[in-house]
Amino acid sequence: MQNRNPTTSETKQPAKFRMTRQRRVILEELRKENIHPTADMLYEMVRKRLPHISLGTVYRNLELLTAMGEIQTLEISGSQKRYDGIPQKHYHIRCIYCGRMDDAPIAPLNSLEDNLYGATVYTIMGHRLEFLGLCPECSLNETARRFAEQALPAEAAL
Amino acid sequence: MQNRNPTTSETKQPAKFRMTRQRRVILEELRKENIHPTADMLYEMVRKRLPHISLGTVYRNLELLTAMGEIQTLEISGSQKRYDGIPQKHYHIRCIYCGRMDDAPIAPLNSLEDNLYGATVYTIMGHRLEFLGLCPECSLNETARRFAEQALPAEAAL
DNA sequence: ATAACTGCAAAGGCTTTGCATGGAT
DNA sequence: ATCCATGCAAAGCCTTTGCAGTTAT
Repeated sequence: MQNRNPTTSETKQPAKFRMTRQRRVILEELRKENIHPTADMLYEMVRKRLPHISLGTVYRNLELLTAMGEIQTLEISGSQKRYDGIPQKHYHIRCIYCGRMDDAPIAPLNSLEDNLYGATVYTIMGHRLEFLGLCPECSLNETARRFAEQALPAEAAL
Repeated sequence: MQNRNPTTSETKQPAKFRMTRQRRVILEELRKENIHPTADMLYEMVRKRLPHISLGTVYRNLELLTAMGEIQTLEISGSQKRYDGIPQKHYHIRCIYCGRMDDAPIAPLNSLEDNLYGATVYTIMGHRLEFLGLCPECSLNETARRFAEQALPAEAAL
């Protein structure tokens, strides 16, 4: 009878956590717009409401909220982690020039894993899929387009 | 002695690369077995043949070889980058417990991006797909299985 | 001579952690 | 009183970079 199934549960007794003001504001800001911010972006957002919060607190709460299943930590590509206020599985699109991330407007393709059935020695338990391209703004930027053209042959390979 | 004196100085000479011993050994070790090592793993491998090589040289060559299109830098999940001696597009499978990575035995699914046509404001130019699971060794490890069970609901979401 | 390259070490960017304080039960 | 959470700063980890010396052309 462990709390081993972290879906979006509202069951708030299993672990002892306190919904502190910091934690609540972090969650609210993360869910306000789905911009998938980095920790420091979120820190700046939260700081407008809680000027004395520390970056360490932001990181600690992001880790805790992830463990609670309230949010997702996206460790996909690039150097910085991004955080997603929506805990349900979904794919993302990322602009390879400015880093903007949006949710991909398609449902998870669970059948993708069928392609590996019997073909691998691994026990497959999930997958990640991320689409890459240019966001609307960067699509209009000549420099960004040139960058993408030469970056993607290498970048797009997985 | 290639002196063309006049007019537009568009001297955009492609950089000259020297296949130094360090660079060659790095490439050889990376391609010897397709283990997708991290920089420090590769450093240790290379050090057995070139004991005085520096980690900085390994990083610099990995970056250069990537720019040359000889290898791939995988910025997928987790904290450390991994390097792939095969420059062609292909997917990967990763063990979420020990980090082992293998090539996925399926061809790139280019039609995946069709799902987004007309549904996004982005200019889609590529995608990444990574399968997650347990490698054969970790599949036999009870601790690893417990870890995967509780990690993947959060981890597998994208 | 020139430009590419290396080893070394320092610096950098992002994240985690130790510690003393503060707040809730 | 206890336990969790916070702010602050230091430490940690991985990667990049500055510099002076080295090597190939």
